[in-house]
Amino acid sequence: MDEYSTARSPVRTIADLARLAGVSPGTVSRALAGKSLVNAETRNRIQALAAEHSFRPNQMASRLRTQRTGVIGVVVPLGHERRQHLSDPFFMTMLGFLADRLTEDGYDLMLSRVIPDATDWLERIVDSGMMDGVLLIGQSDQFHTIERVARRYRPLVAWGSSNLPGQVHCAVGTDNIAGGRLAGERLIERGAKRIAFLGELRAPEIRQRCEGVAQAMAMAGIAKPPIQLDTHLASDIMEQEIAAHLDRVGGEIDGIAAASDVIAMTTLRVLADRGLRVPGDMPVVGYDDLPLSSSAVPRITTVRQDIARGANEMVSALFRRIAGEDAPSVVMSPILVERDSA
Amino acid sequence: MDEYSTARSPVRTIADLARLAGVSPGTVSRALAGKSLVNAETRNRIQALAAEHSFRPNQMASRLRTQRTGVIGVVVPLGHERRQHLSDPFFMTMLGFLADRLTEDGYDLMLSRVIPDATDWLERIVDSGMMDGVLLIGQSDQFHTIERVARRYRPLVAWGSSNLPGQVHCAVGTDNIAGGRLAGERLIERGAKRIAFLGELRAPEIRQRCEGVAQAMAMAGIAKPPIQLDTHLASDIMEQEIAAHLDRVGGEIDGIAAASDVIAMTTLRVLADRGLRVPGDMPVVGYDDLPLSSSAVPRITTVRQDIARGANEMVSALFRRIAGEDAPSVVMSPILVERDSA
DNA sequence: CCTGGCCCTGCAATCGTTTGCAACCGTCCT
DNA sequence: AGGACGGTTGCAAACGATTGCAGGGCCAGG
Repeated sequence: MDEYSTARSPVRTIADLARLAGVSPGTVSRALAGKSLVNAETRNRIQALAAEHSFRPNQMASRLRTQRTGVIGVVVPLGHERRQHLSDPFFMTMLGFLADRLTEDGYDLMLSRVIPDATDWLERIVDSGMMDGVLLIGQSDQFHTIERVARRYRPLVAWGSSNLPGQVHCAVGTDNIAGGRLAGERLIERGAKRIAFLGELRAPEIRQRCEGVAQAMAMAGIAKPPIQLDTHLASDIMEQEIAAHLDRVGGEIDGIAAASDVIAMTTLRVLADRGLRVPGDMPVVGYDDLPLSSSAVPRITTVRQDIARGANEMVSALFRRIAGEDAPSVVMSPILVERDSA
Repeated sequence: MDEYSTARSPVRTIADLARLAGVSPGTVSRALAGKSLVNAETRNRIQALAAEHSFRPNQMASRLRTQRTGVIGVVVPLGHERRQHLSDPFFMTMLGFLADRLTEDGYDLMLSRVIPDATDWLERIVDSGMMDGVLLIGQSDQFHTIERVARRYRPLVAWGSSNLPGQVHCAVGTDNIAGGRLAGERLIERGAKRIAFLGELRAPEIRQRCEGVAQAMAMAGIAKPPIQLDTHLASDIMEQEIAAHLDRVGGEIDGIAAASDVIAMTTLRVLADRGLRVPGDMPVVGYDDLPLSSSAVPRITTVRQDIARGANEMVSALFRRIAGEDAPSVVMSPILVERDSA
């Protein structure tokens, strides 16, 4: 009944436990680590004692000694967007999968939401000595910073594009140009000729998606490129932005490629306000295939990125790099998920 | 030749830097900490040298010595739900605000997504010696575990209910009974008499919301309590669950109180599939007031929890507790956000 | 010229765990 | 019986930064 009693726990260190067990600290350490060097009986006795006093070795000391932290940093660079960005469902879904996989492999996850105003934001993270490796969710507009650090710090893997000119850092992502092309082709099939791209181009992934749309249009013999309209991901102003865009150029377009599902969903909302029917009056295709895209009304046709697999690839690549091996970038193929919005 | 080309910095420790600067390690430590005990000129020289070699003191060592980690653990207990839960927008929004506030105050954030199968999951976290304090997002069905740990570990604050019988642990949350009542009253105003509550009751917050709905109905003189229908938050099965519920009891109800906005949004989707108009045929009210609730079609009438304020209150309470002061639970009042779904 | 006092700086212990090396014990072989 | 050997355990040196305390200059006052 008081197996968890707070009664007295004078046993804070491995030395306390050693005294109690009548052995040396070294032996306790080995016993708790389950090393075979200690006599099985001694080991069991010590482990039982540790359990009884609910003793856990001090991580800080252990990590200092072993030079291994067991912590992976997950960094979300917000770039220019100072608004609450972390709640973006894409990041969060990714984060969920990363957390799963890392936990499974015995690592802890340290989350940093960074606004890269100081130029050394990344070195400050990697040089803190607090983590065994770093995962970047998105490259934002920080290509050069990432490159600079990656050149000397191996255990670093980013989500995003891997074919940027001169890129040395390891990235996992989908082929955003192909994805954009899928979106463009779908809209064109639906009869669109004047396509708007909703998203802003500072992040390379987004830029490539827009490029893909342009390619699809060119291949279909449409002379004019897509109309690109800056749209932030910060959800509280996104709706107004989109509304403004549509009020301005709404008459000139007959199809919308959104840079993300969240943008697509908000666009649906704005279109509904204006009495436009989707896809009848205006087909819309999203990007990501987040859960929300299939429960929107209408269901969103979107370009699927396999986030679960992406997270796994990132972690695998990171582990290989931590182990000193080399791990190349990986680019996955997006597929079109055909639903009702286009 | 690579002794010339490789400008790799051999300055990894404070001792290296000390040698370079011609002073003792102690002085370097003091200089980097900006202590006034060191001569201003010496201090500047050392800081410049540190910057030049981009030296950062080893955190592990520092933390071991100072017994202060600068890390706050943010723990999401998943209870019975083994499915991908971390992507739940509510958690994520909360997490975003927590990350903002903690970063601002110079703390790092360690994220743990925990499935409480071992009974000592929480002690394993708080006793790891890795964090200065712990924030729990949600109590799940782990009331007793939280209580047990809270009795001896002070820097622990949970999001959720604070009026549970015998509760000693500090919690920040909204008045879920009042919130449920708001939802119920709204539905009743809209003419509903047979109200369904979509959500499952193992987490105390949710249970209280349902209770609030029941109270509202009782106060309006409706004899029968709400029809409670288990609905998980895991989004990939939620839609089927809701569809099954509606197919089974859809005819008997004329109003829906959802336990969360995500559930509400999915419900909208399912109702649309069945050709039911919202709010005309079936008013629906959500809970949380997440961004998505205002971009759904139709816009979701929902009970607002001020997540930003909640996050701040949690962190403030935690800091007070870390400082050794006492911090009571706080309960905030929810308000009804009137939109189009009810 | 001596001494007290004020700044700085260096010394060395400390945080708690891990681990290479050496010591020890009992057994078995020759 | 002596020595070798395998299996356990203890010893003490790390890991790298922090900090109380002591000591060394230097200046001013007596």
